[in-house]
Amino acid sequence: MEKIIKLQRKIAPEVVDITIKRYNILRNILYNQPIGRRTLANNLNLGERVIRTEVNILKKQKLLEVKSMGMNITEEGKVIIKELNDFIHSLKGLTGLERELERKLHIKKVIVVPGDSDKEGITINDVGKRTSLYIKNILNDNNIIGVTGGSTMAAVANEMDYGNSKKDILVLPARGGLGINLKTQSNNIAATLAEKLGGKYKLLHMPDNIGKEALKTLQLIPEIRELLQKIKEIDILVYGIGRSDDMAERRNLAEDIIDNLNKNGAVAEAFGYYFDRNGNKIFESNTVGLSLENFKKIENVIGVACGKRKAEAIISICSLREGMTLITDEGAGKEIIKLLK
Amino acid sequence: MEKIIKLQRKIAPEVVDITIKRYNILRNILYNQPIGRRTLANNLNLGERVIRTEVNILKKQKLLEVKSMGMNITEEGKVIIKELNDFIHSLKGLTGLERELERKLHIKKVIVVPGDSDKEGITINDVGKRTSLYIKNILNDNNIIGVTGGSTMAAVANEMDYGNSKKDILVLPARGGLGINLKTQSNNIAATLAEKLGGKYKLLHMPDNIGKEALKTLQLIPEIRELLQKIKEIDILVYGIGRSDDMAERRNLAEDIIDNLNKNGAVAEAFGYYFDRNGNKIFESNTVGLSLENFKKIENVIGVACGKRKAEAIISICSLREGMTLITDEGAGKEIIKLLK
DNA sequence: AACACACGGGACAAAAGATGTCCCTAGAAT
DNA sequence: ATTCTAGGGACATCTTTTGTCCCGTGTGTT
Repeated sequence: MEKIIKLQRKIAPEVVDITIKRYNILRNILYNQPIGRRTLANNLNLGERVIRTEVNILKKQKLLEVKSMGMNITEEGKVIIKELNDFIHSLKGLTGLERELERKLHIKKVIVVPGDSDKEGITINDVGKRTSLYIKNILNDNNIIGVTGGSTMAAVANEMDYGNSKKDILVLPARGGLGINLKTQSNNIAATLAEKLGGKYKLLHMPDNIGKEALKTLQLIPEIRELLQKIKEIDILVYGIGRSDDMAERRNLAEDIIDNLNKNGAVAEAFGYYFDRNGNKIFESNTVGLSLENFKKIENVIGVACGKRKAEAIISICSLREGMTLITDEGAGKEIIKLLK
Repeated sequence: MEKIIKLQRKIAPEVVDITIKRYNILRNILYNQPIGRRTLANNLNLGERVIRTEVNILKKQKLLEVKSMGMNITEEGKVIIKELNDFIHSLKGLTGLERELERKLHIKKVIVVPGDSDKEGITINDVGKRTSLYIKNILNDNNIIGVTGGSTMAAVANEMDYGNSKKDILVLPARGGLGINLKTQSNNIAATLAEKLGGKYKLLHMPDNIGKEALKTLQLIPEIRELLQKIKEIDILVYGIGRSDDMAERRNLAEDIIDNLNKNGAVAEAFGYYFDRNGNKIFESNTVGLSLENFKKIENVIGVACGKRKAEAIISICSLREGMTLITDEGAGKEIIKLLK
């Protein structure tokens, strides 16, 4: 495969652009179907007329259908899109990018999905899909999976397929709940994931920004104590990586705390901790669950983050431990390389 | 490989044309270098300006160099052309064509080389090259190779590489000499081939259109008798397939014989015999060497012919025996399919 | 040494193709 | 019934591709 792509690149370099453009169009239609020309043109930042000529070609190839309601991908088109995944991956040279990131970030494994979530919203779905596949691959009987919240993690749960051959899976939220959006809360994600994997789950009902005293009281409740104990036994941790400024805002942190974060150069957030560029802990949310020491001992640690904006945060988090896996997108991946040059 | 090509064809059908066009340009330059724009444009039946844009792209890709003397393929370009061979083969779906021809012609093996010798002169070189490779592959120690004359067979000898691991190879002209052009005489071809394969050769000096009496006298000469005996022991026969009208003209056959050929529907010629469409013998040259009965007993029989015009002749010859191998070009191959529909 | 010749590159008009823009009618949703 | 958004048609505009001619130059020949 790599050889053919090398050949194609040499003798007909335009091919790469054409193929990627069409792939993006197809994929975008698939995720939003039925969709009209103009909406699609907006999504992809292409002219309406451009879309039209491309769509005509793809229609002729029977990869999509045009109805009065909008455009739909045909069954054949779906198959082609699926088969194109690997091809696009190679075409964009993402395998090389992955190896380079592994070297520069000093971590075990990096998976890069084509696209940039900041530019095209659907990329986050691909990242979720890829992560869910990866989880399934490393899963074993009796594993305890820890998950965090966030929109990326929600995509992971969303994209997970039903069914799984492994037994007695337990999914836990790694830290106390946060945020307003129900869909992106770790409790919700844990439940969805457990359901799809045919396993069990437990919930951790714990508000953000709780006082220290109240925290201690809560920890005395038997169910919570038990859950906190289980969290220490997590085998596979899947967590979203966030920008510290985004998270501070979303969590409505107090002015003085935000000032403190800024003063100390915080760039990243993960499972309730804030870190500077070099992975030094700057601040910790007042909530319970997975501790930093705990994090460093978990066998399988999978960080998920996508979008160019997250590059710096990813660099920070990856310096926390060597054995981790990073699943990200092309936009973030390329930006990381740029920053580390 | 086939899968990637299928994908490419679906999502970006233009790619096939672009790639083939560039490949043809590269190959044509390689065979004729140094060559100028205008000559090249003529060779390929493309506009001068088209060549120019394509050449610019290929120049940018460092596949060719432009000097005041004309254009040259770079070392990298040569490598790419070589690697492209298989790719183009698949791209044009020639593997499928080969299998189809095997079925329709009822013969053991068909090899189809891209291009049409009638349109592009260089294709005959590719056919020669491919045939020479095939010969090398099936060659064994102590083999006796029989060859005929003709421009296609000359290309085979020309394109054969030097060096060969097999011992005691003997190359013989299969039939008495013919024609005026020294380069395309079977004697010459046998000698060239033997030299390149590190083997020995014998020559058969025998004029065309000799009287029957004179023929008998000649056969009594010891060297000739010995050679005729050896011809019966040929292990591998490589022979050109011709159109009966072409050959009649080239051999300057008498009017009445030509009339006879026409009357009986002769279409093909091979090793001095003329056949109608169904492979029935119509006429036999007055010369010595390989007989038709002999031909049917030889283990490896390789017919070589290229160009759309030869399609009917090929069909005729292929009906002579089942176990033969045909090496031809795309032009002839596609025409054969058309005729047999 | 002088010549004719074929080379690449520049220039430019003509043709073809891609793109932006707007309007229209049909069908879905409300 | 109405409103909204869909695809398709039409057309001007811009870009790219293509055909054509010329020019200076280096090459091979005489």
